[in-house]
Amino acid sequence: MSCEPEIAQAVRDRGRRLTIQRAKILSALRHASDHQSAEQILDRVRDNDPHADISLSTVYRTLETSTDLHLTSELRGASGISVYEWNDPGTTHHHLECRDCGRTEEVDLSALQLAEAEIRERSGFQADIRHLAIPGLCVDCGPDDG
Amino acid sequence: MSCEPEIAQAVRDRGRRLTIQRAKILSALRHASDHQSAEQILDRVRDNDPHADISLSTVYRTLETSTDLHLTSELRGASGISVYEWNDPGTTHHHLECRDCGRTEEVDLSALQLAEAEIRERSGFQADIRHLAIPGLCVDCGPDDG
DNA sequence: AGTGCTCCTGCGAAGATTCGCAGGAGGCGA
DNA sequence: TCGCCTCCTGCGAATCTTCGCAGGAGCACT
Repeated sequence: MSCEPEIAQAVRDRGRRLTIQRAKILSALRHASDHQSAEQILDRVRDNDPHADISLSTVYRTLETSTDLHLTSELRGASGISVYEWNDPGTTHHHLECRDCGRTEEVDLSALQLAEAEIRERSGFQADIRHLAIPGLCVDCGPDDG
Repeated sequence: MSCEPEIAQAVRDRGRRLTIQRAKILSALRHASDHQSAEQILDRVRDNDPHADISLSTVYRTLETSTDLHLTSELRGASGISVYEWNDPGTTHHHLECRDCGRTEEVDLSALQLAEAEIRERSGFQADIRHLAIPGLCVDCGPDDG
């Protein structure tokens, strides 16, 4: 697929090695329409290439690395299992997770840009607010509705 | 200790039962000076009362329940293990976690109150931004310094 | 293209957290 | 105070994630 050079570039630009495993794992996540668990990602890799023999450890390690590199994001929902998604560069969005029904929706939030500035001013900490999981109640589960 | 009636009240007010185990677990966390892992909390319970025979499952379940009830908060740091802390009612603070050295510091952030309003206006989602873990780089690990 | 230094991988085990079940106890109503 | 309903607990197993080690492979340099 045409985006694989992009992935390769992104990994190498950040001083990491591009291995077959990383390419396949990141490509699988890149082409997923929504967030995926480690196991789902491994299934996708195997669907794409039945010869691929990648261990689950490697999936976890790749996702940890690529999250450090801001290529992907990890979200740990209330379900207790972590899900991962591809970061489209330049875009930021946050996840609203309903603690009642468990569904998530996405929003862009300009107010959080202010928070970054406020944090830096106040304590010098260089916050990275690109991807937060925010708990709450969705419209359907809110108090006005039941 | 004098705050145990408070804890009892808080649990019962929310329609849950006050068991010996919950009282001891929440009291241990209430009196800890900083966040504690499930295992550390169990150790504290045993220190306070050597006769206490509480299982780790119960610690996890109690913390899950009390987090739902907003009595406590759960933070899952980069270390991969969850830590918990007591919520002082009426106060909100957020955690800045340095992805380099792993240390955390706490801040109050007025900008995040704006975010709650922005979210509700935009999507009707009733966000609950009282306790966020925000990644980034602390002053010591920032680019100006290293 | 060959070489070597590291980083990466696969495997298995360990660690952390959740789940299912059967028995026990809290709290409401009588 | 007594009884009952239900929620809660302890145990062990299952599940999810991380770790340690030995061998393999990417990439810079020649």
